[in-house]
Amino acid sequence: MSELHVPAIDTVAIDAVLAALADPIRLTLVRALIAAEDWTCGSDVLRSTGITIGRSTLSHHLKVLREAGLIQTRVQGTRRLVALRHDDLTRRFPGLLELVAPPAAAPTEPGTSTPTA
Amino acid sequence: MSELHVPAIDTVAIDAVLAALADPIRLTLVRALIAAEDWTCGSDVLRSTGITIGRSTLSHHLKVLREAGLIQTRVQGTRRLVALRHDDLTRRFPGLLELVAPPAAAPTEPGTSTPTA
DNA sequence: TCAAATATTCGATGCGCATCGAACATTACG
DNA sequence: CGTAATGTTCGATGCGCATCGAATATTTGA
Repeated sequence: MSELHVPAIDTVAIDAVLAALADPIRLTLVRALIAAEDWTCGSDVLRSTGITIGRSTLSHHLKVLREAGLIQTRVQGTRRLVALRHDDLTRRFPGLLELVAPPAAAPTEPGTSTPTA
Repeated sequence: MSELHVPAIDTVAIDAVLAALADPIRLTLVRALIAAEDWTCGSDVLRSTGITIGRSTLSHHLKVLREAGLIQTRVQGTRRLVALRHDDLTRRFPGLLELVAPPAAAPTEPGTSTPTA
């Protein structure tokens, strides 16, 4: 079991983070990971969003997010477990995760509307 | 004198804001406007950044920023004065401006590292 | 009314990026 | 060792977007 390389959080620029979050699919993935709050299988977090894309495309987006410093990846058997770098991001960019967090983040109210533009 | 139309701040989605800030030139313009803190001539704020692009390109970027809810424009004679929607943005997206603010914006502490990639 | 200054709009162009499918890699399990 | 499962890499493709130049407003001032 090993960890895929990620940039040190101090070397991560907000410019790269914003560029990574510009893509709607990557933004959705990050939001799902914020909600997950723990290691998750990459393809599972994709399925949880309802988005349907090819495996290679998902792999590409996860790579972009990893190299942008947003997520980390752990190899477990034939699977890849991904997780948001929650602590690192909160320390380096306070307020960032709250900013991109799901707009209707009401855990006790699943029926709320999601005014995502 | 008139004001160009801007979207109501409540209708602005963070998704659109992030997409607008993904472009390096637009990000630079926003940072210059944060530093300006007041109405500024569009071409002046461009010159202050040192970026050299055509007039039409600048006009395009300002339009994107305006429609994304980040700036507002006032017509004064043959000029266009632009300003960041500072209060609106702070109210709707707390922490956003601090996040994208110039990395080395420490007036009293010039010794901090500037990890701009 | 004409000319100058400033900015927008329009059409075209080129590049970057998201996407896909196929081939390859890695690990688990029989 | 061979097969299945998962994921990455590679090459190609298509679209969106940033960019530019020319043409077009709009306002000012002589």
